[in-house]
Amino acid sequence: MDGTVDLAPQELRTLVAVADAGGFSAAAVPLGSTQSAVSHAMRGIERKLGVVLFERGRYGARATPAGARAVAHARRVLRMLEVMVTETRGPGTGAVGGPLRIAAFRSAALHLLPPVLERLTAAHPAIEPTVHVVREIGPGTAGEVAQGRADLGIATIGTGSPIPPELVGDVLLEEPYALVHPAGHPAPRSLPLVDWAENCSSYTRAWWAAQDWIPAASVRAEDDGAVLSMVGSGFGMAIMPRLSLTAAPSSVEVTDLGAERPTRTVGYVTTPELAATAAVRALVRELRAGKK
Amino acid sequence: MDGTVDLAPQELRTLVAVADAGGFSAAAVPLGSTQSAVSHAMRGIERKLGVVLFERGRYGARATPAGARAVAHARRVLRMLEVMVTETRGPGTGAVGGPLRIAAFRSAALHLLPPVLERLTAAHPAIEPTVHVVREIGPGTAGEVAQGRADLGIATIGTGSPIPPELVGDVLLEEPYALVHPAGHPAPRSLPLVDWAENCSSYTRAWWAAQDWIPAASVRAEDDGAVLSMVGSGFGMAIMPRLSLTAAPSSVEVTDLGAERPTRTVGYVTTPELAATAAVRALVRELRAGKK
DNA sequence: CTGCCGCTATGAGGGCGGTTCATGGATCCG
DNA sequence: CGGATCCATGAACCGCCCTCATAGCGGCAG
Repeated sequence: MDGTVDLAPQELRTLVAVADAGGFSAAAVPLGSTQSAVSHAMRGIERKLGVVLFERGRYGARATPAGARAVAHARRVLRMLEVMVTETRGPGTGAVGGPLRIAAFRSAALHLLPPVLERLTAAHPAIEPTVHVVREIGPGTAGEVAQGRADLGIATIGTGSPIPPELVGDVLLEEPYALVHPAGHPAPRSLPLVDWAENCSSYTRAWWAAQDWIPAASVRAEDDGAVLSMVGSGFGMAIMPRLSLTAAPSSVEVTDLGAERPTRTVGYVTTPELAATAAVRALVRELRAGKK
Repeated sequence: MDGTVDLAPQELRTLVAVADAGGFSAAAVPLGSTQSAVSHAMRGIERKLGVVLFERGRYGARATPAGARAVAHARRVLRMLEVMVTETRGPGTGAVGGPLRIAAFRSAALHLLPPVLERLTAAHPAIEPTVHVVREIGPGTAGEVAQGRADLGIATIGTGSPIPPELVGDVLLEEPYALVHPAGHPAPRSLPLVDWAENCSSYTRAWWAAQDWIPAASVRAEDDGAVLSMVGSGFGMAIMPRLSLTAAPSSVEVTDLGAERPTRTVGYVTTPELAATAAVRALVRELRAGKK
């Protein structure tokens, strides 16, 4: 039915833009083009591939399963082309540079990455890292990487969320959870437990099961920062990972949970093709250096 | 100096063709194009990248260091585009297919791969594997993979030849060397030692150093198959890895070298971006299944 | 030195593909 | 039903890439 199929970079960009914008008309704007061109291009792409990639309708365009795969691949190919350009220009050894897109959940972005990026940019001034804060729920940071929206993700890794088979990565650290409560409170265990959506309860469930007490009530907050501020205001107590407790205000008190405390595993994830690039490798090196 | 640089697939193919053919005129043939088109295209590519990629002369065209990097990247990007097409069409789960280029050294191609490919093609009839036999000297099979000429390589892995940092891979098996000599020969140790270029002596050097005898003479043969046939004809004896001794004729006798015998490590190597593809993962799974 | 024979470079012209413009068709909404 | 907002489609346009023809360059043989 076909020999060698050529998908031009412009076509790949169209694919991505349509997926991002959710429609042909909307996609034309960031492409600096017109709705008609997008429509023609998409027709051509679908004809070349022999697959329907988007369902069109009154609402716009939604990716079919095949379309979603195509978009994820398109993002990666476009990124590879970018990498090809920067690595062809740069003399290979020595200075590495170019953009580096990092996806991280909130506490990692705030407390784990800064020193790492400090060292990275000191060693390679030409690298331009951007950090994208992503909720670690659903596909999470690994999803961002798999979809080609980020070059590297800082993710929580566990039996419930292993490194996806089409990605590569490694463990960076295993951090303990600790009890945090208002400083000087006479009976912290009587306070309601504050939790937040991102906190994967699977890490702490086993620990709770072994305890001989359960919290009086449970409250939900937006993110770990909000939890910490609520605890600091005396509204409750919480079980939080150490990263979220870095730079905790003096109005809270942190107490270790002992030998049986729950822990969570933090690692990095990257797309296999980017693991080979100089910039990603430099970042991974610095991440590991901070492992200690 | 530039915004977003577009390198069309046709331009990438031109890049690769010139590198392979060693000149613009010669490259035009496989491209089904003309020398002029190649020249124009190359000028455009170099202008876009702002780098000279090939040194031209009356001999043809030789890649500069930047050119070599560009070509290696181009091969990979083209392969990714191919993968994108096949994986967009295929329903993801279930049938995987498409071409799968394997580079292997001789004994692996003859004795390690057949059963693996047997199982692979049985499980996935749509996969079309091709095996490329490569001398495991110099860059070897890993070089083929790094240059984008193969999707996966079977390589010997050791301290002298670790997995290159820009590639990924794993160890498959550690196989012992054994002494092989003409069947029924009264004094095999008096025969000359037959060796071949591909045999990395570093594996056996330590073992020889611990022996209290050295061979009377040393002869070189073309490859391990030739060595085996020479031994079978009574011309000498040899120290060979087990893979090379699979299906050895009855005219030779194999004797184990005991607990202190030398060994070599055999593994696979693949480009990071291909490690994510369904076809490569299926092959790796079968390779590991044969590990036992 | 000169004619010849490999290369690549370059300029002019033509064809094809992608873009635009204008318009039509479908669907939802008030 | 008119309006709004999508996508589809066809014709005209424009630019890019390719081809053809030719020039330039450097050896090599006589």
